[in-house]
Amino acid sequence: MTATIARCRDVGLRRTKALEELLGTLHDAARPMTLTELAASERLSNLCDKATVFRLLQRLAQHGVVRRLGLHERAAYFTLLVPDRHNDYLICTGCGSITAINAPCPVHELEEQIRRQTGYRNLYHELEFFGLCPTCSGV
Amino acid sequence: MTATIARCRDVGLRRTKALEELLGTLHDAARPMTLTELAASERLSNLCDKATVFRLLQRLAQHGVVRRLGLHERAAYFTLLVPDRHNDYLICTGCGSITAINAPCPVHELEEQIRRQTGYRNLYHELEFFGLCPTCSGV
DNA sequence: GTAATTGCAAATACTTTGCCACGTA
DNA sequence: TACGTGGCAAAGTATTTGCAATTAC
Repeated sequence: MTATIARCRDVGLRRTKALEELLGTLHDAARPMTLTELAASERLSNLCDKATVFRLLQRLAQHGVVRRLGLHERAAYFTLLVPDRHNDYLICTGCGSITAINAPCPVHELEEQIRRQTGYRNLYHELEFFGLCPTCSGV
Repeated sequence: MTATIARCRDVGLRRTKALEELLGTLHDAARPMTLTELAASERLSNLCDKATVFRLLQRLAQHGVVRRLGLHERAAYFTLLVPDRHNDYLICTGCGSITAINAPCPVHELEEQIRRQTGYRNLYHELEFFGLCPTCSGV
């Protein structure tokens, strides 16, 4: 968390209340959140405008502090990029719940191979599993 | 292709010109396409309305004939589900080009494990690699 | 004949931008 | 004080729906 704020300073972002609370919210949630969710969250809704959250997320993504994800919903999701924390998810197609997967990620090898064979730079991947959770499939 | 049309018939979809051309377009493209791309494509633009394409894609996705993907853009992507054809992609964050990856997918094992451990049903995954292609990183 | 399908237009959802005021370094 | 930030409101982009007309089965 302090490390994240330090990274923001290092890339030239000003330390504003909105920035701190946005990072704090993402950090505590430990799961991807949408712009709308974030802007409406307890810590941010009375603090700043949705446009501000949008522009903050944009800057943070630009500097690699957060990452923008697809995740199948109409809205984009944002997640904090924490070194050493890997981000694969299990998503219920019924209720939309998102669970982080702890298991060691099996695609690093393939990623290396792609890097070598294609010459792509700044490679990273996104891996999501979709399915019906026990609760939803029980209905 | 004929098999795909047969599947549509089997799930009760009526064989309309729009359906045939939509499937044909997706089949020939062999890559995910957006609703807007599809509706504006040569084979469909003069044949039917965008709303029709939208509703067709919706029904097809419901019946598992196509799959809706995120892929990071604002627009949703749709791809034909062909048995035995696997769908992992390499996407350039610069120009947006999408390449299908042929390599054997390394996550089946993890998928099995998740199925066993979580009780999720109808599990499938989405795997994408993002990076700058040689052309874009050369600029 | 009848229920699924379609077109057109209008509504919605989410994002993105313009412009001027403000606050941090 | 200078430039990055922020608020508010308006515009943009992609999707989604209502309803009457049409068409496949």
